[in-house]
Amino acid sequence: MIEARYLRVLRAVAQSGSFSAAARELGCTQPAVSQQIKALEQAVGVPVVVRSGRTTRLTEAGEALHRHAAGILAGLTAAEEEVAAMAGLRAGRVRLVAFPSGSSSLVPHAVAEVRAAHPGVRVSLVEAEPPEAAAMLRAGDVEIALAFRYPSPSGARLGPAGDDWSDLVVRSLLDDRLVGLVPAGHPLAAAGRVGPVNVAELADEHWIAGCPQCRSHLVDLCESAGFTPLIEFATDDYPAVVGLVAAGLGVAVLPLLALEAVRLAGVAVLPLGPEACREVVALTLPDLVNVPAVDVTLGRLSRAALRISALRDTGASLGLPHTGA
Amino acid sequence: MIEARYLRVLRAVAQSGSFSAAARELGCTQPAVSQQIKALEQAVGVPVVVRSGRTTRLTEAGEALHRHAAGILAGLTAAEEEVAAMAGLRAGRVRLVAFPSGSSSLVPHAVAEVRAAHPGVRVSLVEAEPPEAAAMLRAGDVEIALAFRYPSPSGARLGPAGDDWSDLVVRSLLDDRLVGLVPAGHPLAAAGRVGPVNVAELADEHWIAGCPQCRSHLVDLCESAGFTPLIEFATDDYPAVVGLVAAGLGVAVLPLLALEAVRLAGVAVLPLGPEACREVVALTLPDLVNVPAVDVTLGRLSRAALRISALRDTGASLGLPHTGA
DNA sequence: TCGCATTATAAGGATTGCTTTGGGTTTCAC
DNA sequence: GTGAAACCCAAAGCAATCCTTATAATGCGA
Repeated sequence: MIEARYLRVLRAVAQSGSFSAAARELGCTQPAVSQQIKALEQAVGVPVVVRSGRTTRLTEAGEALHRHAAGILAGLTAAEEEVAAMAGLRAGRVRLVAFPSGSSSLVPHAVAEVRAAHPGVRVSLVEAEPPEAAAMLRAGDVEIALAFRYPSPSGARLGPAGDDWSDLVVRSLLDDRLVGLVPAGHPLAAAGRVGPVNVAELADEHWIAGCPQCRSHLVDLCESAGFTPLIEFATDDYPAVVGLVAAGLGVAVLPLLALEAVRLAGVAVLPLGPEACREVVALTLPDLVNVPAVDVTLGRLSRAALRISALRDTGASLGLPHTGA
Repeated sequence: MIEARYLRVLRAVAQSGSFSAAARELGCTQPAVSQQIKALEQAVGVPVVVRSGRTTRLTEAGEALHRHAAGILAGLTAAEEEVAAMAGLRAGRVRLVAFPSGSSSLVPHAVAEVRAAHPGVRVSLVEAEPPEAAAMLRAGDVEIALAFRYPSPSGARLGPAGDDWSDLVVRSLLDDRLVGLVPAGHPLAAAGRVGPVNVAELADEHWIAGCPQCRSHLVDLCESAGFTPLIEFATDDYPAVVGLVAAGLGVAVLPLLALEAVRLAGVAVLPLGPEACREVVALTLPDLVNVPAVDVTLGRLSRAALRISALRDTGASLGLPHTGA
C-alpha cells in the first residue's frame, strides 16, 4: 500500500537529486530517506530510483509515481488547507434551528457577532419548536438547536414533553421570565399596584395560549394555582396574541423573549412570580462542541443571552422590576 | 500530516456508517478504526465524525476530507496500478543501445521474443560504440547497453580503451570468434588447408581495420604475433570492409557476429586461433536488474546469444570448424 | 427489561520509523 | 595521486505507532 509519506520523500528525492539533499529538505536524516525509498520499492515491487555514481535518478516506475504524486499531494494539501480553514475559523458552516421567539432577539445578535468576527463562517437558521429541533439535531440536520424548557413539577429539568436531552450537550443561556398580558385598563393593571401578580387572580378570565409546550405549561401553572384555565384561542403567533388581548378577548401568559419584537399596544404587562419562567438553552451533540465554528457560535449565543439578561436586570427592558433570580 | 491510511478508514466509515462495519470492510478490528479516526482528528484539529445514538455521520470537515479522499485515493490506486503493470510486465520501457553489429543479429531475436511474450513492454534501440554506450547507460539514457571487449594482454577483462565497468553489471553473452578475411584466391585460402591460420602469416599484407577498439585490438594481436600491421583503410562499415578485401586492397580481421548480415562475395574466410576473440556483453546498472522489464530483456538477450553460439558450434554458420572453446 | 450491537478504553506485543554510528565509494581539488 | 568532502548503505538502539485482545459502558430494539 502506497502511503503519502512515501510520495513526499520520492518527490523530494526527485527534486533535489540526492537522498541527503532530500533529507535536508524534509527535515530528517539521510537514512530515513533511504529507508522510506526502500519501503516504497518494497510496496510497489520495483525499484524507483537508480543510482549511478553520485547522481540519483528515477526509474520509469519512479517517474510514473512522481507524475501521480503531483496530483495526489496537491489533493492532500488542498484537503489539509480546507480543513485547516475550518479549524482556524476562516471557513465553516453552522446550521441553527431556533424556536420562533428565539430567532427574533437572541439569535440575530449572536449570528451578527459571529459573522463580524469570522466572515468565513456561514451561519444558517431555520425555525422549529423544541421537540422537532432536538430531532433535527439528532438527525444531523443542524449543529445547534435553540430550545427551551419549563421547570417540571418534580423539579427535574428534562426536555419538554418527555423529550430526554441526556444524550445532548445542554448549554443554559438565560432564564426567560413569563409575564401576564391583560387588556389596557384591566383592574390588575391599576397604577398603584406593586409586586408580582398571582395567576390565581386571573382564574376567571378567558385565556389565549401559545405553542403546545407553552399551553401545557400554562395549564400546569394554573392548576398549581388551583384552577383550570379556560383556553379559547391558541396560536404561536405572538403579535396575534397581543392583538387578541388588546381586543379584550382574553388574557395570556407569554415569555418576555417573545415580546421583545412585538409592539405592545392596548395591553398591560403584569409581572408574575419567579416560579413563572422558562429556561432557554442551546443544544448540540457532544462531538460538535469540539468543532470551532460550533463552539464560537455557542459562545456568542451565551454572550447575547448575558446581554439580554443584563438589560432586564437594569430594568431597561419593558420597564419591569428586577427578576431577582 | 494527513496519511492515505486515514482517508481509507474515513471512506470506509462514511460508506458503512459505523466503525464496526468499516473495520469489517477493511479487514481489521474495530478499535483500530477508532484509533485511526482519532489520529486523523488530531492531525487536522477538528472532529470528522459525529455520533448521535447508533448512527455515525461525518462533520463538515469530515465531508470535506471525504470529498477530497475520492480523488486522492483514486490517484493512489491509479499509481499503484500503473506501477503494478510494470512489475507484472504488462507495461514498461527498455531502452537499448547496441554496437552496430550487435543490432543486426543478437538484438532482433531478443527484442522480438520480449515483444511476443510481453506486448506491453516497449523496447527501443539506438546504436553506439561501447564507450559511448556505457556513457549513455551511466547518464540514464538507456537501461541496457550491448558492448564488447577484447581480452587485454594482462588477462584482466576491463571495458575497452580504459573504460572501467566495475560499477556496472556485466552479463557475458557470448564469445565472438574473430576470423581473417582475404581475397578469394589468396594462397592461405587454398583448399587443402586445415586448422587455424596464424596472424603472423599475414604480416606482409595491407590491412583494413574496423572501429577504433577493433583497430586497437588488431594492433595488439599482430604485435603479439611479432609484427605491426600496415593499416591502410579504417571503417566500421562491415560491408565496405568485405568489399575492400574482395577488391584485393588488403586483408582484415572481423568478428563473426559482424559478418552474419554481410554477403561474403569474393572473399575467403580464414579461421584464427582461439585467442582471437571478443566477448560480447550486456551492461546495465545494478539497480536496474531488479526492474522486471530490464531483467526479462537481459534474459532474452542471453537466450539469443546461446542460440547463436549453438548454431556456430554445430557448424551451421559460415561452414567453419567448431570453436571448441 | 433483557439481549444484541456498537463504541471507548486499557494493556500487551509486534512492527515500524527515526536517529546515531561506522564504513565504503565517488568526486573534486590541490 | 593523494586528501578532503559528499554521498550512500548497514547495523544498532530507542521511541513512537499500530494492531490486537479483553473489558467496560452505552444505545437500541424486542
